[in-house]
Amino acid sequence: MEDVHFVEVAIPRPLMKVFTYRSNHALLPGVRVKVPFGQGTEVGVILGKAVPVQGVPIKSVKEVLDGEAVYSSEQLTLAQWLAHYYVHPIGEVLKAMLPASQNHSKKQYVSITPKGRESYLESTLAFVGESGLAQIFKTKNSYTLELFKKKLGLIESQELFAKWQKLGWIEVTSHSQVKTRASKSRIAQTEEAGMSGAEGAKTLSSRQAEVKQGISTQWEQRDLRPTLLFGVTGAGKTEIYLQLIAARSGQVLVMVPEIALTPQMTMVFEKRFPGQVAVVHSALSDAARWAELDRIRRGECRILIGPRSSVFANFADLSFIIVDEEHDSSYKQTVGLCYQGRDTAIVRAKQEGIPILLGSATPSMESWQNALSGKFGLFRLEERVSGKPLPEVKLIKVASTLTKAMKISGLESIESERLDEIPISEEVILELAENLSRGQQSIVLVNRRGYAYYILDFKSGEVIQCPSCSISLTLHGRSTRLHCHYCGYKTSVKSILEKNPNGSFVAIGYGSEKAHEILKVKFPLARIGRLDSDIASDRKVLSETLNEFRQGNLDILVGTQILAKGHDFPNVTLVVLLEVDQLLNLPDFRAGERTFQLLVQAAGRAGRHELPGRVLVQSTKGTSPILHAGLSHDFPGFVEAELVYRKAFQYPPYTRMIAIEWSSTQNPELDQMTKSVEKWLDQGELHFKDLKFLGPTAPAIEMVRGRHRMAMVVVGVNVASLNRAARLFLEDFSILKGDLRLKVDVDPVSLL
DNA sequence: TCTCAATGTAAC
DNA sequence: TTACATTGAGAT
Repeated sequence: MEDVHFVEVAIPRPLMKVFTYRSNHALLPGVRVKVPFGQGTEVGVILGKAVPVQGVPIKSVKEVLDGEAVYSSEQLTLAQWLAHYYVHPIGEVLKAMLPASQNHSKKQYVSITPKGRESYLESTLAFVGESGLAQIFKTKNSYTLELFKKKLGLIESQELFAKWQKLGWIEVTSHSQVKTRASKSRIAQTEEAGMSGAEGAKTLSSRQAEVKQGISTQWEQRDLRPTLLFGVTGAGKTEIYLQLIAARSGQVLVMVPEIALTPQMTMVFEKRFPGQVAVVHSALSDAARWAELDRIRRGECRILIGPRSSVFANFADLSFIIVDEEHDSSYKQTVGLCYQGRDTAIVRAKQEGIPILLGSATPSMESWQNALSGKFGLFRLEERVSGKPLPEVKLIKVASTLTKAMKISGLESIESERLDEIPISEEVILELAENLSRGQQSIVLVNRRGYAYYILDFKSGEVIQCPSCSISLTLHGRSTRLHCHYCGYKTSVKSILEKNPNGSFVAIGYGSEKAHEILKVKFPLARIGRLDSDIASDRKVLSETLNEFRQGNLDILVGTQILAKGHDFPNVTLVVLLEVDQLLNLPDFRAGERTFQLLVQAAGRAGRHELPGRVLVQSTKGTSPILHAGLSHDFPGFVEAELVYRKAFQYPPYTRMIAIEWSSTQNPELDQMTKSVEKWLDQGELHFKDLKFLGPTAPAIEMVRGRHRMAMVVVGVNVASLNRAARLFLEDFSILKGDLRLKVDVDPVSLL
């Protein structure tokens, strides 16, 4: 044991290399170590054995942080793929794979587990050292890592540390007693919800049963291609998920878009598999999140439901992955490690040799293309379980002038002075009124939050913009405040008026908040709720509002996209979509796809049960083929047209893209960088005959958070070639001066 | 000559 | 990215 070993260590720095260290012990991959790095010290992760290179001075590992690997070999393999495919330093990838608590916390705690307590109580002297364990934890359940090591040092050797950890008698966490507290509260939760008995499986429709059988058969035949389940909204995909899960042994990862992670949604799984479900979502505290993931790591429960980052989880025995709403753009991370959660899941499934199921009513062009080419298996569910037809969708064409400007007079603003000129058409109001009188529920979806879109000084023609982003500020809080939806900057209308005493401001357009107000005035007796991300940031309010609506205590729910995702409201018969044009008009090649998805998802909320549903889409366009396809729920028709367009313009899925963006607070610095990129392109392009370089150009939103941006898009068919180009670029621009920053985004979702 | 902040650079 | 060394302008 005391020989010299050389190990390869990943360091969390933006450096595209790994480092070699000397160690007195053989260290397994996935173990974290404290190492001297540069002038200071860093926590790195062992990747494997290293062959020392001549001429490079090699330092020694300072301290071994873990008794056993914190990264499983599956996680390490995945990390290597992520680092390579997304052109990102392996050390930073590994850091991104752990929940934040492990990264940020300085203090680590060693605590005794219930298992550890039992062990030494049962047989105090069975092993040498058990008495030591008892002695250390006689008075307290946990110590800081330092204190524990000191105590341990007095009693026995450090080796016991690793041994105890391996046996699960003690554990190192970033919080004292995280585990006991968290697991208790979860059990309590489950009991409170009255879920002592498992709910039985529902009977599948013949088509559902057929599909389920087909999928199982595919896997039984060792056909482990990813499976795409294309099922219209309300076709009962979830029940198929549940039954496929029930039929398998081992653990299951269920990925869902963050926005869909509502208590109601997770309840379905918890009812079917009581006590076996762990859930992670963004509102969880670090400690709670860690506790959930720990239950999965230890194999204490079978199912993990979580958003994109859950694809990184350490499973005791992962045997199956489901990605619900596969097309959802929230699977793509857009800062730091810009990974696609769905794609990462596909790769993970392949690496681990397990099946993966992707489900959607509006599959992404990428997945659909893969299904067409036979790379994915495809199953279709084209009828609703209820047997009821899909809701009737009607286009209501309005003149664009409906988006009236409303004057802001002093601090008193808008108010209901001209509600006869509201931006909601008469027909929509009429339908809502009818639905109200029938005692049925309605959803009004506005594709934008806030009160008004922006405010404009009509004397100077100037729009009030965010000081650090090149987008307009949105009016909130009954037009008293202005928010930037990009950086979160907030200011008051009052201060804007004070700064521009001669200005004559009008508010243009409207958002969910305003729509809510208008409807309250129009229907004074109706119970109207609002739900958008402003409100949903408070998770409690989110679930309360959803509950109220579900229980029929609200007649109309006004909100943003958040309402379109996956909810099942039995009594909703009318869905109104306002402001879809704005989404359709985005200067982005995925605008059509997104609009279609929104239309279908929203329509899917109507008439899910006994009552037939109706959908109204208010638009200034009468001719858009995308709206038409959406209106007839015609996904195949939409894809066909969309794919023709994508092919003609050489867009994904026919090509792949890597967006490279550089930014700086200083414009001259940015220009200089742009010039050298242009020079680089002139000299280097011959190396990449199969690639196209678009740009550099300033993105549509030129400045974000006070940083000016420039971007270049590399387009090509060959993934390896694209990857090589990005790597070469990073190599040639690895040293950036000033506060220049570089971002490489592989398979970007948006080019804005 | 000293001090502090801006700028540069290597990292095993 | 980080921690430091180097540089340079102003302060003592």
